[in-house]
Amino acid sequence: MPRLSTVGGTTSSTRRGRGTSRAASDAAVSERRAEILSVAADIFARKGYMNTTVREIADASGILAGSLYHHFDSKEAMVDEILSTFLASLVAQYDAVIAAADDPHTTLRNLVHTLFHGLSEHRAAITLTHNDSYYLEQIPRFAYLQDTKIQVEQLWVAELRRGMATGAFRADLDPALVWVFIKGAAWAAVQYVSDGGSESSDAIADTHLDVLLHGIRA
Amino acid sequence: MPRLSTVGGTTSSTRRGRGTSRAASDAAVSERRAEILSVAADIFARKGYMNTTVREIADASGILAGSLYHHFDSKEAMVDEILSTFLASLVAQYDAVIAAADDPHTTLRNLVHTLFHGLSEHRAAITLTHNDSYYLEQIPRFAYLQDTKIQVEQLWVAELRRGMATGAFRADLDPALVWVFIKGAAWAAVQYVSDGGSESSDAIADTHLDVLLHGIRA
Amino acid sequence: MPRLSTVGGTTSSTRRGRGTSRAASDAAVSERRAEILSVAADIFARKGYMNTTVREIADASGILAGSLYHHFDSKEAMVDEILSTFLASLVAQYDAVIAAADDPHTTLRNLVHTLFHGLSEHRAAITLTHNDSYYLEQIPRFAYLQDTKIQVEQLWVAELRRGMATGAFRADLDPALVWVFIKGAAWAAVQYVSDGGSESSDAIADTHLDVLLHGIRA
Amino acid sequence: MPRLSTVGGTTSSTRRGRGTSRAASDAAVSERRAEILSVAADIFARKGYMNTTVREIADASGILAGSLYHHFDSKEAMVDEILSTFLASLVAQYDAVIAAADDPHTTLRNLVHTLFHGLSEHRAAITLTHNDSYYLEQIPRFAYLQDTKIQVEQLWVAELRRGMATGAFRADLDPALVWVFIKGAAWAAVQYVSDGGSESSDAIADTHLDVLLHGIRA
DNA sequence: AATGAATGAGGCTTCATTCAT
DNA sequence: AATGAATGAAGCCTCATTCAT
Repeated sequence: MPRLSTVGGTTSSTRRGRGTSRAASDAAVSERRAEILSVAADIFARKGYMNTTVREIADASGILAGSLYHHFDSKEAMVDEILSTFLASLVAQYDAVIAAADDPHTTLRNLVHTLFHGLSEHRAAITLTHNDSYYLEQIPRFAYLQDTKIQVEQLWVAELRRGMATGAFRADLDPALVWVFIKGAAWAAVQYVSDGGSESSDAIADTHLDVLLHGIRA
Repeated sequence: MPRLSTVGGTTSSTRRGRGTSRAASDAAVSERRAEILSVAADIFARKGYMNTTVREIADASGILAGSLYHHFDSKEAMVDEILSTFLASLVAQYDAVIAAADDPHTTLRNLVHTLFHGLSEHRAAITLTHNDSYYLEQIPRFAYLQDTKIQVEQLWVAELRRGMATGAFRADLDPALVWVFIKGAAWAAVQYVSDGGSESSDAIADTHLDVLLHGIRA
Repeated sequence: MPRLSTVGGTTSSTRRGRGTSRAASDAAVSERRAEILSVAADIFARKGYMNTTVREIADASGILAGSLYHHFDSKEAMVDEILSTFLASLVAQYDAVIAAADDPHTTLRNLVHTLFHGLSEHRAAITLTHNDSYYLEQIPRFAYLQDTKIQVEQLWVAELRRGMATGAFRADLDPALVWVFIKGAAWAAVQYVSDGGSESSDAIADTHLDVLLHGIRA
Repeated sequence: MPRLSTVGGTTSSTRRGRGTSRAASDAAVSERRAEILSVAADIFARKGYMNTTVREIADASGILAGSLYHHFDSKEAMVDEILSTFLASLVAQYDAVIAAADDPHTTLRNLVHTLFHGLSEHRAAITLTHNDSYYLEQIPRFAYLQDTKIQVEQLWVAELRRGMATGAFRADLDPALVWVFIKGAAWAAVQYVSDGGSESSDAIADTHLDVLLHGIRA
């Protein structure tokens, strides 16, 4: 039962800040940064990292391109913060599900819900990891993307294997492949939802769980 | 039973065809174009359309960037040809499967195989439609991407609905959502395979069909 | 016997002096300014005027870049103050040496010592006048750099000429060229010393005087 | 008697060229590059590396800034080529002088002439090494600047030491310091000449040699 | 069919400076 | 006296594309 370690990314703080200290001011600082970061995440998700210009982010944030650098070291630092924040959160949620040590069916259900929930809450980050991973993974700074992907895969595979061992799931399937199917379906579903599909992420997660467990045959 | 119409894209021919006419030379011309196009498709798939420079394509083709313009009007024209060729072929295959008018289970099986087969044979084109569709779809020239996507979805949904009507498949599922799951899983599986997974596209298609029909519950 | 006139530069005082008047606070003000100026001089000397950012100066001074503008009108104003202060002091010392009206050998000795002493005490300012003079001299504000350079040259040439006339020095040399040699050697020696050479500026000045007067031939 | 090794810098060739082969075409290529490089060297020398913009170089070369990158990889690559070419040439000349193994006085004479000649022929490169060395030496690519400086110093010191041992030169002087004086004087003299001084570099070299050997005392 | 030089637009980033607080 | 957010100009570099040869 793998317990996931911390996800990378640089520590977030205002650029070159030498510790202004008060919580209140930190919050204020965070607000502006968070705003910009949220705007950036949206655009990154829609257009991809490389296809997004810092000027687009700046325009959407109501400032000039150069002013972004008051808050962030670089465009790269922005994605870094977006991705590492999301992945850390996802990993923490998975950890909690695994730590609960329920029976395989319950755990699977919780994992699927975590997956769908994470996907819809952090659509931007997820889209990024899917569409730009090839580019980003080449950059040393983003090595943690690969690492986390592997950790998550191992967690799912281990859990599926446990279900097979206890007789909860069919034992004739390659758990790695099953995880691939689940992941792919979940990802497609999120795009479907955000394109105007009507159902909530929970409802879709349940439907997916249903199909996954019982199949579509009558 | 929708029959798919022709897929867009510009007619392919050497750039300034001044009526050179000879079959032998045309063949030579075509070979060079096809070579370059294949190289381009690979790079586009790996790095995305926007992140691929014409110089990368030229370098990999052994010529200078400027010389590409002897064969193609623009970078856009290259993707266009890649995508329209692939989609036309995919659509034709789907058409044939539907035209056979087999029972729902057989037709589903054939559709899934067509899907997986197409994905693995045209990984480059498929990757492009997934990763760069947002950007490309904004360009009028590529309106057919959306069109084809909708046509394919309608074809799958119609077929699933037929299976539900005939009692072959469960009637309590949203066929559009099921198609989304299938599509997503297939796409993820292709990436998995190309990352070094061992099984062939047919074997994976069968596994997917199995999971799709019967679920993973023991 | 030229007597040097006052060296330029803007009058130094806190930026928007609204007539605050108190001696105690003025002293405090001066201290802070002097501190910052000293820090700035060091960095300017090390990296050159253009290559030094106001943020580097601010960082090294423990404040933010914007806060520098409470003390100085501009980056230019900082160099101006550094350079004009140094040049005024150098010129005053030279004036004193000339005014003493000793015999040529003694005067030469004193000039060389003044030169070496000034160089090592004000390494920052000197480095600036050497490395960034081209850029600075184009700015009207820094016209005094040229003026002072010419004045100093004339003072040296006049003194050398006097020594030649009185028979103290060889009469077959171009005094302007001799001054160039002296200046260049002195400047190089200062860099040598600051790079870790062991001897003091006085000792080096004496060695230089020795070589200058007697040559290196056995 | 140190023999100097090759000076660094990247091999020069048109950017990303895949070997066009013919000498004639190479010469043509070299012409354009050499032209631009010469223009760049002049501006670098006048304004310093950091204070020179690529647009200034481009403007002076009659092309757009971006077009420079057809010939050179970067602004850095330009200085690199300028500096390494000059230093290689200087080092080769020094080597030849040392290899001749003449008596100390003759060798000193030849070294001084080589120094002054090099300085005036390659004023641009020399100015660069003096004014921007602090900045450039921090860049790994330019580590050879330090190396060459040390090699040259060792060569001079060794030669001076030899002259002291054989009784040609005074033995009571620090040869390293003497070299510093020579270097500084030579450098200042070159600036003096290029500022409109009338004498040729050879004449100045002779004058310097005279002063260096015999001093200025009557 | 290809080269090599050039264009022009645009991308990321830096930096001196301003200003409300 | 200092902060922190923002400006606007400029800097280096990339890239799709054109064109004479």
